[in-house]
Amino acid sequence: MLPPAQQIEELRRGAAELLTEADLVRKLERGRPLKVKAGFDPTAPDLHLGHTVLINKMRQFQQLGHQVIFLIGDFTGMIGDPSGKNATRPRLTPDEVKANARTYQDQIFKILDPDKTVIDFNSRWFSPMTATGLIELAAKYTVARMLERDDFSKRYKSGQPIAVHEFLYPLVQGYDSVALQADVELGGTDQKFNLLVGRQLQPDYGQEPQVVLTMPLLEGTDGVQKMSKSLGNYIGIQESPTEMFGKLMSISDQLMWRYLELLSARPLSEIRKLRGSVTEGRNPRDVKFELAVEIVDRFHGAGMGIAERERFIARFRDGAIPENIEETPIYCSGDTARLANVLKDLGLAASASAAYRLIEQGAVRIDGERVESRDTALAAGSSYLLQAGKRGIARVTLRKT
RNA sequence: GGAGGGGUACCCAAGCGGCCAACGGGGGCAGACUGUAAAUCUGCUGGCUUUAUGCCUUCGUAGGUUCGAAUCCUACCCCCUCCA
Repeated sequence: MLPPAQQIEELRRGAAELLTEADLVRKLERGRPLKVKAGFDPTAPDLHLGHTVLINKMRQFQQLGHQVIFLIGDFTGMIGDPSGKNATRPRLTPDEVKANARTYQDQIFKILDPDKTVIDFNSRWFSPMTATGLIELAAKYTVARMLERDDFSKRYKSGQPIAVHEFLYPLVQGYDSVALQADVELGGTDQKFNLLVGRQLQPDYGQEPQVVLTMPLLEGTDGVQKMSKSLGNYIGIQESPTEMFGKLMSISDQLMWRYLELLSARPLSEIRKLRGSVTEGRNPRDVKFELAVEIVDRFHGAGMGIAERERFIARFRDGAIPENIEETPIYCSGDTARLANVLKDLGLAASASAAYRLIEQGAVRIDGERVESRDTALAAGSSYLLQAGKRGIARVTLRKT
């Protein structure tokens, strides 16, 4: 194992807060592998790059020789997240949880080492827990301390309701650390309070308090709000290489640096060099290429990134039409079909009305020629290359039924 | 248990008998400019068709009044605040 000071230098990278560094040093000095825990929601098996910020950090711990526990909060999921808007979450059956866990594995093992990763479920210790146990747990924490949590205190002061069971959420999560005897817990900055509850709970159960390491929440492709599926500003790690590359290229230059810091495996010194080169006049787009290549390689295999970059350059810089577009047959009853309807059938427009709007806005091209008239019709028996907007593209053949 | 406030399109939010497919903002989409970036400017933003001073569906749900309702009445559902 590396000396503690070196380990800490790596572990601090990109981290928002480390509580406390002195504790971590003490734990590392013992020279034994640490138990590092991070909790995940059982309902969201579709991971995006935002999630990987945390998983990258877990991998770092692994590479330094520590034991990583990927904890699926299947029990916690039943309580519902306090910040959540609607309390009525669908309750998952054990089978669904199992299926989700498998999906998780497929995804996280693109980053984590399967041989060094333990996957656990917090229902393992909570399902057998009795009401007595739960009350004992609840007795370890005071209302006043609960109210220190930012969103609780805000809601309390402004007269918004707080359901009693919401207080249980941090306690349950904190108890996970007790059950696992965690040395370190990782989480997003939004989890800070919950992580600290674990730290405070452990001594009550005769354990040394865990170290808390929080990671910033990654902004989504809009650069403002945190990446989330519901906001539609995410890049899913299961998306196609082309999609992933395109989305990464469309982030702002400013955001690119953030992504490099939190998502790239490059050393910080190299990122600093890249920044310097842009200051000296290098096109930031080229740096973005490097980021996109790296990320696509990670999730789709070495070499895929470069291939995507070539495709991207050909398509968008040189304005070429990709060759590998599948020919889609569209059937029409008469000798012609209205362009708007064809666009709708191809999925290039949400509805015929939307298609008309696109045409009127000059967003539609047939074989490269901009369409001027909304009444344009396509002849049966012919093939066309249709483009709608920047991304929509399709090759069609009209067939008479 | 009592009193009051509110549910409008993806989100926020006007409207409070006809001029409402519904102001405005956000978001989204498109065009121009570019590096498929950002910023900026412009347009669009329920659906259908024979693109029209056209038709259909939409303002929590179900009924009712009216020539005509998101707007008035009744019942119901949901959310919030205050008092107990």
